Amino acid sequence: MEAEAIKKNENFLKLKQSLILKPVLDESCIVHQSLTLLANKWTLLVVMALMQGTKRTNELQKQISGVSPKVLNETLKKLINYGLINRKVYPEVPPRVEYSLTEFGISLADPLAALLDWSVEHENRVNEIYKNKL
Amino acid sequence: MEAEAIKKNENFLKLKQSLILKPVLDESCIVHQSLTLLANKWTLLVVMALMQGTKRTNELQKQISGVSPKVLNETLKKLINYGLINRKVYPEVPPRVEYSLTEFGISLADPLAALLDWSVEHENRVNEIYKNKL
DNA sequence: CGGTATCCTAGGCGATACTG
DNA sequence: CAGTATCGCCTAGGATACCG
Repeated sequence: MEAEAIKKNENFLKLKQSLILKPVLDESCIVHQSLTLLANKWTLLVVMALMQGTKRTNELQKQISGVSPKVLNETLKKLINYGLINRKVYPEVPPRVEYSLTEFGISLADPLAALLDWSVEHENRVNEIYKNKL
Repeated sequence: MEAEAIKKNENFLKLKQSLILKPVLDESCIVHQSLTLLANKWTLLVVMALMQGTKRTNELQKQISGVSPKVLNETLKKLINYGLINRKVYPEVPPRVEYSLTEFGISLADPLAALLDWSVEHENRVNEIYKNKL
């Protein structure tokens, strides 16, 4: 689609323009800082999973298969410290803990949606690279 | 801005809807695969730097201060294998090597622009978290 | 069920030194 | 200047076992 292509090019030029103002991408750069905090597979997958709504620990564990309980827990604690998610404990036996996004966490919907779109759009290519473990 | 808030909420709902279709975020999920390949600080910073245009190795080295030459090189090789960047060698002494984005690499402008926007919008908060090394 | 603690390994990453 | 090789640290992250 022509309009789509034009829009993409506009996005590219806009990004290029924004980045021109950032001659250095060192620690003082806010993008650098964001990436330091968030550029992690498990971290982003947990946030994504919670975009669907409130979930229990075990649900997250099952949905994001591949994470060990330990790493999942560390990731959740980190996200709580960041203020991106809430943790709610119900006084029951057996215990019941639910996680949900904060407003701050929900604000990640924009970048995550863009990533999801990109992934779907380039699905074949990404899968090819992934399989070849390049 | 009201319109802005509405748009953000729409993005959230849209993402939520898209994700509902993905009950499992395991290795077979394309988002999982994308994140496995790209969710890395240096990887994304290099791509971002190249959004500004073609650059020499040393330029990247200086601009993304904090990377060691070794890691920078490994990252560049990885990105070449992914087909995201080009490498051009000039037959000169001393050698001159330039890197640039491929079309595929340029397609990352959308998610990266969204991330940049998010970073700038939440700059204070991100910086606060970053400083406290949470 | 949710979380912690302990142990242990693979690999990310820095430092240094060397080739073309 | 660009890249490789070697060494070595150190932490992300898996496995297991144990408390509330």
